[in-house]
Amino acid sequence: MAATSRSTESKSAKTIERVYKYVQKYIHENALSPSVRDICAGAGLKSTSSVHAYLRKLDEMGLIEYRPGMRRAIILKNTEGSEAPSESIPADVVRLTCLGKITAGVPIYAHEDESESFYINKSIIGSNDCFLLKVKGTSMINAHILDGDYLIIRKQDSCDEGDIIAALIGDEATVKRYGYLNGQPYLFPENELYSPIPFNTAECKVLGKVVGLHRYSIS
Amino acid sequence: MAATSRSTESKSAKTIERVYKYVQKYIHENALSPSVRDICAGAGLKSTSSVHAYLRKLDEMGLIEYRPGMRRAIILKNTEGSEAPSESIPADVVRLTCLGKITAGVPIYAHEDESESFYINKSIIGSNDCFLLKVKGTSMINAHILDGDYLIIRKQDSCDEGDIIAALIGDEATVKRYGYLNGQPYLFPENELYSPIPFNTAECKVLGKVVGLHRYSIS
DNA sequence: CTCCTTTCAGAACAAAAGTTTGACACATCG
DNA sequence: CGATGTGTCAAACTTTTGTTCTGAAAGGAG
Repeated sequence: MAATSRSTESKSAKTIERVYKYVQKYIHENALSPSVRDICAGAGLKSTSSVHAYLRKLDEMGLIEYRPGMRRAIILKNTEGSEAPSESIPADVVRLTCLGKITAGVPIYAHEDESESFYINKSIIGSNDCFLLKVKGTSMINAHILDGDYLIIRKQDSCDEGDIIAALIGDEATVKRYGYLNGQPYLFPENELYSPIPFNTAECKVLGKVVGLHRYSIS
Repeated sequence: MAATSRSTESKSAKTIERVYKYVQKYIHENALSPSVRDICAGAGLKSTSSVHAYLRKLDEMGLIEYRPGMRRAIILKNTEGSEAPSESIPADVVRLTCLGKITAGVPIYAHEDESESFYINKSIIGSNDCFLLKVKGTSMINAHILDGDYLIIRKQDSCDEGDIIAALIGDEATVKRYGYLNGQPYLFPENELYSPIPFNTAECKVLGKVVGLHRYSIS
């Protein structure tokens, strides 16, 4: 009985470490768990039963998770570089930063505030080439775009009739609806208090189309 | 012939995306690849051969790696190298999932849809005990809340006059403005076509206050 | 040297999971 | 209307892989 504890710690320790190392290596390299027979070859053992015993021991030691019956189901339970960190941003989520404020009469500022950035699913906005602008003013109130809203703008050079777009008029940025009046292109505010602005290509430039809106001041 | 390209993209696209999503989800959750039969159950297919075909297609599309014969050997071949998308969610960002649709006359569904969840900064909404509801109907159009908008609701039992809240009337959920009429509490729609609803504590229950709004259908 | 314990090997077994086949439903096209 | 193709399903079939069993080699202890 006294000899039991000594031998289990001494002789097998080497092999068990080799097995563990190999499992680590395999998962690291192949991003999938090795089979028992893989480990046989990799750790220099010729018997599946031996490997089986070691895997069980490693499970008891808490180093791996070895679910009975499941194929290639070893997962490393280490604190280190495991394959599934608690939570990370899915690949289809993109972070947008607010570039500045947009209105009739205010130019775009380079991002003034770190805290004004949001995470948005790519699939929702259809592209990851987007940016954020904060609305100043009420010129689009009839389109239900309010002062303080954040607009998600998908970058594009042109637009269709009826699109709500962000545009540069001279060096001022605004959000308006694009349309035609008497065959001429105009930028229409959605507020009776403002007048349509002729869209002439010399001074005007389409920044992008409004594809989303975030509002955090509800009243 | 002309229709070929369309049909191959349309009908199977839904299912293949469902399969892909499930594989992603499974691997994320369990850190090991699902079996074909797992995917059957998870993606609503009843035949292993269908799944098999989809997996092959996904392999061809370069989205996954599917080695023939190997058990549980699907690995995601994401655009960004491996499993770790370098960037992780900052501590002050919380993920909200859409619980269902809210309107005059429709109960809350608890449908879990991957695509309908957003990441939002805690600091913006002031709390992490929030949830998401999708607006159905136009009863709050004068408050610039439209059909299809996603509302961020901060859970709370009571509210102040003037707050826009999500409330349960009987077993129907709606969003309305809370206020008083002749000393009695009412839920006010913001649309002339609807009438205020008396708020009696026997049938009505405050779910929470609307603190944010996301809109992805701009028109 | 014999007994005992530990460890490994080889084989056999059982179950899980990948693969294939054929059939049916449905739509599209000529 | 029939021909073709696609998507799905059900049921086999095959392979891989986890598990167990028995026995043999190795090394100490008495």
